[in-house]
Amino acid sequence: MTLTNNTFIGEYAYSLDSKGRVNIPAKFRQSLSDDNEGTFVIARGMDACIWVYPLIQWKDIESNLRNLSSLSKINRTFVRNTARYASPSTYDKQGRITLTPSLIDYAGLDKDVLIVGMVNKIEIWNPTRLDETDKQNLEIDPAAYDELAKNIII
Amino acid sequence: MTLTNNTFIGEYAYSLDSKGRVNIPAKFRQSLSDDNEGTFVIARGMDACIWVYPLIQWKDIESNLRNLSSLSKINRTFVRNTARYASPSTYDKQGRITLTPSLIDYAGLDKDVLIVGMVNKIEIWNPTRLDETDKQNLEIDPAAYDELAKNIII
DNA sequence: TAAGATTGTGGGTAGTTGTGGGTAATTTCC
DNA sequence: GGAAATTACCCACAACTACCCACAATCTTA
Repeated sequence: MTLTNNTFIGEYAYSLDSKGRVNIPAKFRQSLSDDNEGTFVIARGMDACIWVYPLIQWKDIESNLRNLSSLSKINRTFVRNTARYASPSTYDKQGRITLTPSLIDYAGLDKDVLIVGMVNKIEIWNPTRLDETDKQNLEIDPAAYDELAKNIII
Repeated sequence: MTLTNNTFIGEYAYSLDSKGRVNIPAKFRQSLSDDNEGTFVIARGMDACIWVYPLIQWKDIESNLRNLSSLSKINRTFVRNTARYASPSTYDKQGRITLTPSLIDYAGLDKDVLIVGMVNKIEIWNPTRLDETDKQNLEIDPAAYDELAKNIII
């Protein structure tokens, strides 16, 4: 059974090996459409985790970045912050992608990692950090949820 | 794996040798389309760094500059500042380009340099200067920045 | 339930990449 | 015009990466 293409849900506990490789869950790979050429783009997440985009998803972001004129300082800063930490990674015969040392450091990854499906992208977490983040988010503003409710039905 | 042609993302720490040569990351060279003939155009960046354009990208810029009327003072200044310090540089068999002393000086480059992919061009930084620039950019208008992020990153 | 296929994890190896330096060709300057 | 300085081209090597194979655990299927 396959869901929509390039759609990722669920949570998986895997390990990061000594060469900086993590497995991409088989279900996620199956969901990847062919035009991605087995390639993801890994980048800094807005939280303390790594974001993993299917290639074609990233190309969309890229073409938006391309249209920002470098005459404007805020544009330069934005493009730099976004592109700087991003890097393409094709999974190997065993289904693993290689993470960059810089991103491993940013996400504080150790041996155990948690892979989380975020619908259109994937997150890679240090499990401990995700717990902490969860706890902080319990104190989320109920008003913010009400605001969300206007935009989405579940 | 190949991303879009002439597209550069990621960050690389390299060194500038005694002859003023820096390596262009292998991934960047692979992304370069053949019509560039292995040639970049190096120029002053708007920040304290060197901008490196693929040749065909630069030709685009040139034709835009050509359309700026010299009747306007700001146009004249802009064209002059852009064209004046630009120079083509073809990478050698080892994948390095040679920087001009004037640009090395402008960017304050020392032995350690940081190469940053900026999607349609490449930046070469003194790592210390980039850190400083990052810090200054924290004072950028957060609302405007979020607005950019909201429209571009999914 | 048993056999086969798939999946996650570890490690070895050959090829690639980054870096330094040498030499010949070219340019500059007196 | 010839010496000095600069530039372009070549080779060498260490470090790293991509690719390959192996194997155990899990899931699938007959």
